[in-house]
Amino acid sequence: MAEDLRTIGEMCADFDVTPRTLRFYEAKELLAPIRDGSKRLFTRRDRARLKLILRGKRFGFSLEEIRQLLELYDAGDQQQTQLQRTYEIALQRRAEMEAQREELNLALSDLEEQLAYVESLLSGKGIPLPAHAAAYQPDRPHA
Amino acid sequence: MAEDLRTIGEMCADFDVTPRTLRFYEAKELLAPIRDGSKRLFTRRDRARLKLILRGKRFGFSLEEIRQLLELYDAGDQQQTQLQRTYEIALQRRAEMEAQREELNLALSDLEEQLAYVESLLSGKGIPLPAHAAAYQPDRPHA
DNA sequence: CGTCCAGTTGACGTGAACGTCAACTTTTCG
DNA sequence: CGAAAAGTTGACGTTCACGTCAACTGGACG
Repeated sequence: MAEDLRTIGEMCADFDVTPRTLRFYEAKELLAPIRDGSKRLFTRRDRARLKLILRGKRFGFSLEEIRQLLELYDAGDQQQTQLQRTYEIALQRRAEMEAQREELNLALSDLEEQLAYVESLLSGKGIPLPAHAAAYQPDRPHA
Repeated sequence: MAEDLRTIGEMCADFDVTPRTLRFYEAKELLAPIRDGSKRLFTRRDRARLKLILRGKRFGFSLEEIRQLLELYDAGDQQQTQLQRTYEIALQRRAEMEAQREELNLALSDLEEQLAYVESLLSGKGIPLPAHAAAYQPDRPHA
């Protein structure tokens, strides 16, 4: 099992990031590659974490937020109080993500609707603004 | 229907953003409030757009990407070629968002699993690292 | 041996997305 | 009427997430 280590170059190729990015993530304590002399060697754990980092970014999380999420995956070796704290952060994050899922579905519906509209435009039949109206619904009535 | 206009202050209260942010979005042509003298007045349309802007941000889209998406909602008054271009961008965006939905579900599963693990830790029964293993799955086997 | 090549550490630069502050002009209200 | 509140336009500052460049080091190879 000695050979599940990756050089920085291999990492960059595999994940489509630059060396700078990986070093940056290490500086921010998102990754913790081991060293062979001065060379970084990325473990299986680093790879799993990088995957989560990139995923988190796609959802608009900041690196700091992602770092806190990653802590969760290292929850094994923590004190009870810190563990409790981490747990609460995770609960909150889950709530956010579930809300986000709802929104994503909404956004996709909107987009579908607009696509249909634009398709109708492109196919000649110029329907004036029916889908438009749907996109501009009354939101909240303003207290 | 003269009174479905909002001042910048009302907008800030309703959407929890700062004036600076709204002016910034206007400068970037994401919003186009009308003017009463020098005062901005935000229309129903602006409100709908702002809602989409904030939503987009939560999914990690840049303001520029969001601007392109908003164009879709104004697709009525475009030239055929530009309309085609807009349409393709939208198709691509839809694909991205669907992929994102998949990932979000994956991420939520991971998180659920970790939550269960941390709960087991907190409730005393210290299971060593079973869920951990799940988080560190072999990803891609490295070409 | 020299010379690539991949890697390293600073250090400074950059674009995005605002924050902050100054200076000024209305609006509103007791 | 006059102060406070709300708005305006610059203009500069800041934070995040890296990009870029210089200068250096340690192996690999003909």
